[in-house]
Amino acid sequence: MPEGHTIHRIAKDHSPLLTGRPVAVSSPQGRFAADAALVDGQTLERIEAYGKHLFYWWSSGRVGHVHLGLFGKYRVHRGPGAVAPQGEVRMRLRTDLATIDLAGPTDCAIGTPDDRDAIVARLGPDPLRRDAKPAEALQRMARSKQPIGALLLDQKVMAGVGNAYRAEVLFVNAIHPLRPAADLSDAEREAVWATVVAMLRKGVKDNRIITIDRKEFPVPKGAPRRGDGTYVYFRDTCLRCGTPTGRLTLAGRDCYYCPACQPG
DNA sequence: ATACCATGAACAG
DNA sequence: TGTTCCTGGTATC
Repeated sequence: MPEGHTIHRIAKDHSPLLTGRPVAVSSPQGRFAADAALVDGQTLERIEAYGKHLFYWWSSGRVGHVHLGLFGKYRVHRGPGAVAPQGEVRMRLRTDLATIDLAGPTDCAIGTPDDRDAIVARLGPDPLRRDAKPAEALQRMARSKQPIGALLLDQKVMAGVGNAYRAEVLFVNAIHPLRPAADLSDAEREAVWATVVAMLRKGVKDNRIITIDRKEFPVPKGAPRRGDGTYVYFRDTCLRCGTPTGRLTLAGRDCYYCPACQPG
């Protein structure tokens, strides 16, 4: 389940298996079949991650776009062998090194560089990219009367934060989600950006969302379940102080917070 | 077998 | 603000 860290991690992990070689592109499920034919057999030059979006740069100049949404998921089968598709496989990418299947995306289409640019133009800076300009995000926050908890999910403010990171970023900065973004101090807004950068980077590294300080609260061995790596997100009580977490619907989703640690 | 839920976002009104 | 779409895992009968 994908916030920006997942997307960047996918680009990193899939690139060595797919780029620089011809790729058989198909759609076992069928809904991507016509688009698949447009690039089938071409060489994939690059996979680009931007916020929660993936762009596939094909040798013909076409650009594929994938957005996982809430449900989208990749399955990687290493090796040259044929693999039977499991479930609803919208897009299949196969090389001599691997077969990669995509199921459940919100968007999956072949377009042009202009289409790609139009999508990127709707996005704020991506904290995971070297070319990110934090000033744009800080400025949008400083000018908005919207609650900071709503703004953090707005991809044109910054691209890549989702529901889990929004809750955790506000928690570690002791900011109540309902505080209007414009009312935060400059230092607070800068701290929010810095925290987002650090958390997303760590998410890419860990390949999962772990925002808690391991020294203070060791993460249980094995794959943690959702909520095991967080202070307030998906938790009934605040990990730090034990107070029952609050939930506010902000930008249409439940925003978890600690009423004690994040004073209004 | 069925219901419900999820780290998302576009669209209608 | 509410509805819709995408899929599959887990919970509940």
